[in-house]
Amino acid sequence: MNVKAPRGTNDILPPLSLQWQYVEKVYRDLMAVYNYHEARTPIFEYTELFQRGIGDTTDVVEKEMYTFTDKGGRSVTLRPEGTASIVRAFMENKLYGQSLPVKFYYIGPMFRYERPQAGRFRQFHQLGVEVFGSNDPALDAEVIILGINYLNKLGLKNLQLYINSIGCPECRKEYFRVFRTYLEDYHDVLCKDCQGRLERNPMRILDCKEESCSKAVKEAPRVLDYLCDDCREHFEEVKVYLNNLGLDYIIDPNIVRGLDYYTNTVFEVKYAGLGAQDTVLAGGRYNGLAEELGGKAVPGVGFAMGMERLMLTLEKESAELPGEPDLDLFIVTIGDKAKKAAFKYIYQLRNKGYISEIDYMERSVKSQMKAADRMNAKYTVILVEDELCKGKAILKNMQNGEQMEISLDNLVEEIEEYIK
RNA sequence: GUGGGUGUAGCUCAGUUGGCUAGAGCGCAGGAUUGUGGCUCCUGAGGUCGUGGGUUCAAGCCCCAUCACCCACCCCA
Repeated sequence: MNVKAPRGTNDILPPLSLQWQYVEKVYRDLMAVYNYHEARTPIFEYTELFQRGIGDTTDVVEKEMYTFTDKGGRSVTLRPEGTASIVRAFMENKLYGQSLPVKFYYIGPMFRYERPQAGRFRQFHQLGVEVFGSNDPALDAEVIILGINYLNKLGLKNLQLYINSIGCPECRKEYFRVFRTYLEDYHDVLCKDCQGRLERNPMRILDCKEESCSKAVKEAPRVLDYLCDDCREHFEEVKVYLNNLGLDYIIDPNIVRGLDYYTNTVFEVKYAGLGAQDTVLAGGRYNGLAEELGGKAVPGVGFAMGMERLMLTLEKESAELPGEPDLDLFIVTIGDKAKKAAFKYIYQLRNKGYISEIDYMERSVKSQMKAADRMNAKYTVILVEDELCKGKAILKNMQNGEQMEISLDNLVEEIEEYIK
């Protein structure tokens, strides 16, 4: 075996896959309660969608996309995130004509060409939501509480919510002017990346980890202090709704998010102890994205969370997760005729919903019992070829070791009686 | 893309200054119990020592390269 899974990809196998299914089910169930419904969009899109949506100057677009040319000569890209596609789908299907807001959720794989590390992979999975058509701060708060509500449902407690507002393009104009003026004195101190950002994307200097940059920025003016009246009011309202629910949060003026489409509210939910990649859930409002993609101006807000990080967090918290369920029963057979009969009975039992197994390895009785035990079978049925003619089989309770004779004629019914 | 660490059986890991047929525990298979699990005991299967070069009489061990994984940077979920 010399072919391995590509770097940064993972096989999700049992029992892990059962945990994934559980986590997804809790998600879907909660979404239904909040009246969010699933949107399934293509896993690849025309490259242009992400270039325009996420932003040409972002790291994701500049160096992390899986982009290739298809046989028709079109440039397509494996989606690096979910929002752009869903906005595209919303516009393309003219859903703005519906009663608003429209609430979606999604689950699926995303792709980014990066060096893997703890909590980060090249193919990873996100659970997300997107709400379109309203600028109501109540929706910002709803999306936040929905995310936290979900994480709590999974048993996570030690979470910290960080929020900020980065305003709209209007108030950012004034802010950028002040910010750039402030940074003029520090120009030479900034790292190369940030010197470039000064022109193209000044806000991202705020969350640069380079020591000289974070020093330079320490006393810098903050977006929060330059919000226009509407944006300030909007952020205040979001906070009112959060306070209303008694939700704890930290206002962190330095979270600005790495994707260009965010406006107003941005937030992150972190879990300490995950390592460097400690953001489990993140999102914000993106009122300009639809228009940026060439559609009408439709406001939106949403979040995304990383499945792999979520699973890491659940592990750290020792959250209760389901494993493979115990067997209801295992049919042990002695002899070929018994095996044939068992094959029929197990079909009937499975039809009734009992989780059941028989031996496929030509094992001895002892080994079949062992196998049954390994699978935590609650009962075993022992079918002996020589005794089929007597019309009897043995039913054994694996918990207390008791066994009894049951008749073959209505074997399934008799078993049902005892199993209940 | 950059830096550091690791790579020996299915899993977790030993392997002494390079020296004979590469080990343990767990797991798996069979048996002790000629038709019955969990405990115990016995036996067995299973290894290109990540891969490719090199040094050497001799390499799991030393050197180089490469790949993968882990961790961190950048960035992000």
